Amino acid sequence: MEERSSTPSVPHTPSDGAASLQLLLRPELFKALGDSTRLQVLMRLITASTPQTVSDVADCCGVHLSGVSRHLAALKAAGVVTAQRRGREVLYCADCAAITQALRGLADAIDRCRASCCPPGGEGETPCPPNP
Amino acid sequence: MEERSSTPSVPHTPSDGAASLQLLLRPELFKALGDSTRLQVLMRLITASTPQTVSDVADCCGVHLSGVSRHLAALKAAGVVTAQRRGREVLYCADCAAITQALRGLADAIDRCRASCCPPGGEGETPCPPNP
DNA sequence: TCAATATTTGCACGTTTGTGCAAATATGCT
DNA sequence: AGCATATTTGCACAAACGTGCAAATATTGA
Repeated sequence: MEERSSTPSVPHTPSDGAASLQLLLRPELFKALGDSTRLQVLMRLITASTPQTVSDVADCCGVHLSGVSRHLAALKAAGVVTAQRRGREVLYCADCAAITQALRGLADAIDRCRASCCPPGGEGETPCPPNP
Repeated sequence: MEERSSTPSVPHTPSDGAASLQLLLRPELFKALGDSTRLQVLMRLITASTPQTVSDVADCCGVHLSGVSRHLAALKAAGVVTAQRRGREVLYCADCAAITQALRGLADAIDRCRASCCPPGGEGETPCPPNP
């Protein structure tokens, strides 16, 4: 078995592929991104070059201000958005680094898990057929 | 109401960075991954070195067989799982390549979008504070 | 054709979730 | 303090979702 010492996206890498994947495969992040309005909100924050207030975000999507506030809170709880109060408004920003890191970290974990679960010296076996 | 005329917070003309991100930021994939049972099912398929029947998967998670069948159908509809009938059983496999490609593609799109939205020659501006 | 095994689907039920409205809270300004 | 602006929160409600059970469908074997 080979030890992986290349540069993965996740800083700390447990040796067991399945165990580390288990830690990353949590529904919270996906739940947060699994709503179209919330994705619209996130899209706005990603494309904006400056922090956005709740009212700013509410202008772009056709939902009530209170709903946007809840969506932003959900995104913040999921760790994909940061918030900072400035005066009476709250500035929200997309934490793009956290998002991309989570996505790539998960992809890397799947690759590692696959490498450790399935023997790399692939015998002629074809476990999975291509998409129909 | 302040009118920010100098630097529009969000570009109304979506450069291809934002446009391609828009195409990838769809809730379907995240909806499929946003349930703990479904992630458990997917985890089983990823870690398994051979295709799994519905009954196989149902053994690992404490959910009724019919529920597992529905979850597998949802994962298949989301494009993260493939299915193939063999006799009277149906073999399910995780489409790891599709999953990792989707995750990395999304991360790349976010990076591209960020690079095109925010000027790379960053002025001293700090749009987003670090996490609290 | 009939029986056995494997999976899917129709139905009902309880829970979660997204939403709007109104009230409450937070902050700044005069 | 009082008022205006910005955001959050309690409440109610409809829609979506996950689940189990039972019936239906698919496929193989006798």
